[in-house]
Amino acid sequence: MTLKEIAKLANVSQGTVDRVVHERGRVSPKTREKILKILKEVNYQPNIYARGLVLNKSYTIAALLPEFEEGEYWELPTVGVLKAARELGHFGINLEILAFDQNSVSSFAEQANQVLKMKPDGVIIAPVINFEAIKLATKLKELKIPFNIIDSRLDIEGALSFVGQDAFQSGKLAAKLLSAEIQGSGIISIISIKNNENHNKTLQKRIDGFKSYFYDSELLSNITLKEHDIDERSKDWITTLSNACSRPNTRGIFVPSSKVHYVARVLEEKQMDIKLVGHDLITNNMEYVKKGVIDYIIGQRPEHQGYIALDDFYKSLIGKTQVTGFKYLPLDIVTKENLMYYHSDLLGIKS
Amino acid sequence: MTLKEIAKLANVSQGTVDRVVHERGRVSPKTREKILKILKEVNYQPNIYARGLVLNKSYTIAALLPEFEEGEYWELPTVGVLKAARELGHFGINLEILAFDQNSVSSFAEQANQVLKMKPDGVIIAPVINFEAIKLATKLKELKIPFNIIDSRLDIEGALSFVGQDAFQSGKLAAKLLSAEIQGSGIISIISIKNNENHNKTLQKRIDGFKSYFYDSELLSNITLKEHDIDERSKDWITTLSNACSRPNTRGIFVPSSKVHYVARVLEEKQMDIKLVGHDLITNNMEYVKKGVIDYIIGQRPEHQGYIALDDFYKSLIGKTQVTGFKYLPLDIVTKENLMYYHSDLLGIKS
DNA sequence: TTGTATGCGTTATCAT
DNA sequence: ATGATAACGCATACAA
Repeated sequence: MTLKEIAKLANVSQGTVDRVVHERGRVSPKTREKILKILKEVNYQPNIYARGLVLNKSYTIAALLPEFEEGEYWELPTVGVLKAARELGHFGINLEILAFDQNSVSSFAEQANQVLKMKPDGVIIAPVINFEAIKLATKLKELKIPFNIIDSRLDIEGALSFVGQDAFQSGKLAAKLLSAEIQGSGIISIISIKNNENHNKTLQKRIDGFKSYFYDSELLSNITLKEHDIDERSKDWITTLSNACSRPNTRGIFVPSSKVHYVARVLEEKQMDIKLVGHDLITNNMEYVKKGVIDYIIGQRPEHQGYIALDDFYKSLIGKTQVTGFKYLPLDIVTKENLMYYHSDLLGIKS
Repeated sequence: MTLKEIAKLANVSQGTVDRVVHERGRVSPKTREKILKILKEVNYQPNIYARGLVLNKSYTIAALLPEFEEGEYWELPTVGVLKAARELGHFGINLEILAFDQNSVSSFAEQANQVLKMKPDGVIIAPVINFEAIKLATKLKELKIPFNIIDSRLDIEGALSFVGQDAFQSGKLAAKLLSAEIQGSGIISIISIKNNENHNKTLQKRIDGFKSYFYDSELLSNITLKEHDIDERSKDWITTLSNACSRPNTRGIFVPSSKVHYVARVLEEKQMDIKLVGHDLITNNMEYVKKGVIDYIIGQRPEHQGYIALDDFYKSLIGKTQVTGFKYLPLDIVTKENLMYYHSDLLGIKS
């Protein structure tokens, strides 16, 4: 049903109906009521094509994402936003990616400044550098530029949406799987591999979740947890890693990040029969899952995160629908037997 | 860049450019080349709003789906197509659901006839009644009405797309999980619960996949597989089921369908410590996963299947993009620790 | 072979 | 307070 038809039904002009639809006043209460009634009766839905045509607005969304090498974790969310950008470009959503160096606070700050300078209609923030992200978000709030947060939470109110993971729960899930694999007893090593000084909240939450699984149960009597922190920047880190893996009686290893493939390589080379659980379905990890060296990978759909982040702006700016705040994506359990379909799913993303 | 602007660049009229864009001929080769060149240079993308407005076409898609009670499996794909219909209605995609009785061949045939009568622009088929589905698909091919297949494969060429699961692989995955849970030894029961005479291909493939996991490995020496077929229509089937569960030394049970909650109830009532793996995240099953009675549910994203099935018609009919043939959705492993996020994911679907 | 004109449904502006 | 009308970009029928 079109405005014109409704106007005829109400014996008024199209303009009047339009004023009622958009609540712009300047309509007598009587006719307003009459039109409102008809609108409800016929369940008027504006034609989005006509609306899109006449408004012909286009919006620029800035995405502040970490730089990455091919095959690294942050490639995945980036692929997701790019895919969304390709689809939504037709609808007037334009994407501008600003990449920063994860290990450089100043790099983030610099790109954040760029963001402010370009006065975008929305901003997607990967809050890898927590404190700086909060500063940016605060400024955006002042400027009334909507923003949303991707990957990990940020302690700030007022974001359009958050799309990410429940890191604590994913650690807990890892613990459950590893514990079943080692049949509930033995030594488990938690190996964190880092290459900078930043405090990584996600990593820590995963470890907390992992431990909590054992503390909450009576399993701990048969399980010993050991923690290893390894710095990729030290020259003999591979040896340190190797030693950590070779600790006697180690039955299982948990790596709270995508760097689990480094551990897998050690296990494979040394042919050690240790159960291994890690995070994120990056290419390197997939290879080791396929071979059975990594027993389980926990995924959090990073491409979908990227996709949804941009799609939320589309929904909010163009669709004018209410976008709901928190979106924790499912924690996918990926193993040799179902890897193939997660792999091909990445290509489709939305679907 | 608009047609008008391009026309100006080429010193021709809008109509001429349009004829080139749509390859409708009646343009001299010379001007054609000139325009083609410009089109490529500026990477002309038609404004979808304007196009949608002027074409103002709407398409009706018929979906032939099984009837269901609340909480049953087929509710989920139905929810998915309905969700898609709500979103795509704005773009001119209308959905007509025709529900048939899964246990009645004539009911399917009758609804299939309805489908043919209404001459839809596309058909979504749930090939639960295999032979009849093939008959329908054949007729649709003759009539050149595009169709796609949802849930399980159909042995016929020419579908727009197939969206479903790899049933064999999902059985295999179930075997891997169950085998880890029972630590590689003991008796495993495979319990099929049916309520009709139809040969259920999906069930059989899952069972085949399940067995293959053991046959392919050396595990079988420590594992004994027992199969139980239970008919829900027999008056004492609950007793039969109960007996099947109570078989001595049973360490694990596999149910190749969504009816795993029946088994869970027995295990809970009798407080039996048997590991349990089944399929499909229907409400009843979720409850038992939460309680830890069902250890793993393997999901196949039925809502997404429904969503994608309709979305494929949108892409093909309106977006005029090529829709790719086979889509096996990921086999999700759902357990107590990650259930919550799969649950909430159902609400979003697309995202 | 080419150009022109009309209309799709909505928004927004300008008269009345 | 209300009505009339132009414009958005495209497809198409018709005129030249």
